[in-house]
Amino acid sequence: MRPVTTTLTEQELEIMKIVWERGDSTVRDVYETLLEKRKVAYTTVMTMMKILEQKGHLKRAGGEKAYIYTPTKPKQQVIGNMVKDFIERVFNGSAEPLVMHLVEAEHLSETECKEIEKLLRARRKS
Amino acid sequence: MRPVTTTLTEQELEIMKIVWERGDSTVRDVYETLLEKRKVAYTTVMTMMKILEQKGHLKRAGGEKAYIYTPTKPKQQVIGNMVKDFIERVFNGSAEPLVMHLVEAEHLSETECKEIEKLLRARRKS
DNA sequence: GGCCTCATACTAATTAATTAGTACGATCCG
DNA sequence: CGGATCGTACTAATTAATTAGTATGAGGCC
Repeated sequence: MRPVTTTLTEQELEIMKIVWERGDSTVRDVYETLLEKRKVAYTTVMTMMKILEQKGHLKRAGGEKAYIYTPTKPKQQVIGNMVKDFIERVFNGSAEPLVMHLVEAEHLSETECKEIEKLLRARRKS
Repeated sequence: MRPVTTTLTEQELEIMKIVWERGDSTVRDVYETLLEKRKVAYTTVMTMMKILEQKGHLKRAGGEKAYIYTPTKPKQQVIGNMVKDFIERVFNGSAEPLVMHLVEAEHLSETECKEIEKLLRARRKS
């Protein structure tokens, strides 16, 4: 059995972001937050969240009225895994070419560059 | 009409990498290269390459015997777009948190860090 | 009690990705 | 010539993602 996929699809991630942000949430909570961004059906959100539960990203517990969903893993960890997967897939596992791309494509502002240099120096000393 | 997706799926990327590496290739060329890594049917590769052609990533021209496929866009550009999409999707468009992840998750070796610092300094001066 | 709202479960339609089989024409080789 | 090989087109099966409709039940409100 292959290790349960840790990578989230676009829509799944969208929902997870909301739950991480809000903390424990019902389907309705997420539904309403999501509605602010785009049109979507309540049952669609429910289905997605059920899938996220099956995939082990959310767990649910019966609240007073509706189920309450909670993230099982911290955002940092999941995003970190997505980054790792991406690097694996696109850059064969080596992170440096990715940074090269970022720097070269001017994705980073002046300030960000400085910030990163600071980070690097800090790490060097540890 | 939405802009033609520039992001490649896992298997599509795998094939594109081979074609970028080899340059102009027939289905058989790619098939054989791919076989070194994993079992796959000839027709599977053909189908994938046809799809890549439809998506505008490859163009084909009739060679002596078999069609010859050529990348339409340089690797740098396509990968660059994939990076951009990823940042958009995962980090809401801001690259810095990504680099943070990289540095913190120890994805980067000592040497790579130094390399990156050098890059940043170089950019700063430009 | 009966209806309205909300939540859930079940079903389902559509689309894309992935993988590969089959049929058929061209060509090459003995 | 006649089969073996190669390449292509067409077909198709499976799986996952995405979206949402329908049925049904529980609780409240009039």
